[in-house]
Amino acid sequence: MALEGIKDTLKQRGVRLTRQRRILLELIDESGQHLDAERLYLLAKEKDPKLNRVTVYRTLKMLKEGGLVDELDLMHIGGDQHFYETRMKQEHAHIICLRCGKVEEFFGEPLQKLRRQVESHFGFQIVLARTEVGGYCSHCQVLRANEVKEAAAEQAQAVSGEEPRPRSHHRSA
Amino acid sequence: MALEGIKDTLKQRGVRLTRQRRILLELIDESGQHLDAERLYLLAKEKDPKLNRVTVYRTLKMLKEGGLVDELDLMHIGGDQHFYETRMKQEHAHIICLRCGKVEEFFGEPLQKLRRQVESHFGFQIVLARTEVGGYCSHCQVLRANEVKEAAAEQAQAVSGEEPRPRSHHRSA
DNA sequence: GTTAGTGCAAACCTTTTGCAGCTCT
DNA sequence: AGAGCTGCAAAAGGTTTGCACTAAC
Repeated sequence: MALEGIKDTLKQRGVRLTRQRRILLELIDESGQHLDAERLYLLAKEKDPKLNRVTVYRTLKMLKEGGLVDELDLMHIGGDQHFYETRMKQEHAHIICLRCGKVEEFFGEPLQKLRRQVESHFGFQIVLARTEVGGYCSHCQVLRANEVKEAAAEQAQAVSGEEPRPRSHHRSA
Repeated sequence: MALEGIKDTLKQRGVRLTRQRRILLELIDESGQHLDAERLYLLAKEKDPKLNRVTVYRTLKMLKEGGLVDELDLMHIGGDQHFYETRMKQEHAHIICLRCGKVEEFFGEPLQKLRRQVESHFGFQIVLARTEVGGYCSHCQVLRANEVKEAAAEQAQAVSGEEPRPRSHHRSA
């Protein structure tokens, strides 16, 4: 559990543990998911309706700059917001399905190897690293193929002067 | 040279090669750097003062969705804009110095290995992948150490009630 | 001649900032 | 007590959209 570790670190740094911060830290820690600022704000507001969106941003910024959480982009699925996760775990890549939005985590030695090679090759001092992989999960691959086929058929019909027939669209965050 | 390849691909897809697109493609291709939309816009405007910022965004979006350019975040150095590069090269990681902003590219088998492992481990169909590493380049490491030391000294002085003495700040995009 | 693409203005979304008042330690 | 933190309002930065006009094929 990363929560107590983070709280201790903050205390040591002389950062005040306010009610708002406690709420936010607990949410980030317990929700196994990757939350973005807005989502976190909405969840926090359930626990304290007065809590302001700005406080969420300020807290996230502080945690990020203090190296206590990592900021992710997740291939900009669902927009340009950022996602956050506590930094306690071992380094891992994020595997994002571009169709259903599911995010998997991948741990494996190529990541460590890459790290070591970058350090020695450039004499670089790594502070943070991020690997994101976008594509289609095993479940979505076949569905995706069908969608592409449908779209092509529609296209052909449209060109031939016919009315396109209704088609279902899919998406989820 | 990726330029001709991209132009051909666009032509095959029935995308019109307008004057604006030609300008933008040439800029993205020739500038070896990683440009963001604003920078690209400014450069393009030198060649055609009428060219609009919106056209830059629309062109980048089209190229990105068509898989012809890759979008990078470069660890959000200098803000939340995105950077672009043509997709012809071999897969590589971006190594970003958080102090001077220099971006290095790293090619190495860990990247391919990671790719293969993700594919086989999850049965995942990879569309695009991105690895970004932030830290301090060999040149900036010592400078950074000094800055941290100075900051600490200042901090100590401030606490002891003294006026902090002037200090030099550094930064570049 | 069509249809895709452009420019312009205005909207949008996410994130940051200034400042007065509140609260942790 | 008092520096640090919060809330509110407002702005900033980056990007997208609606619509009428233009240009590529």
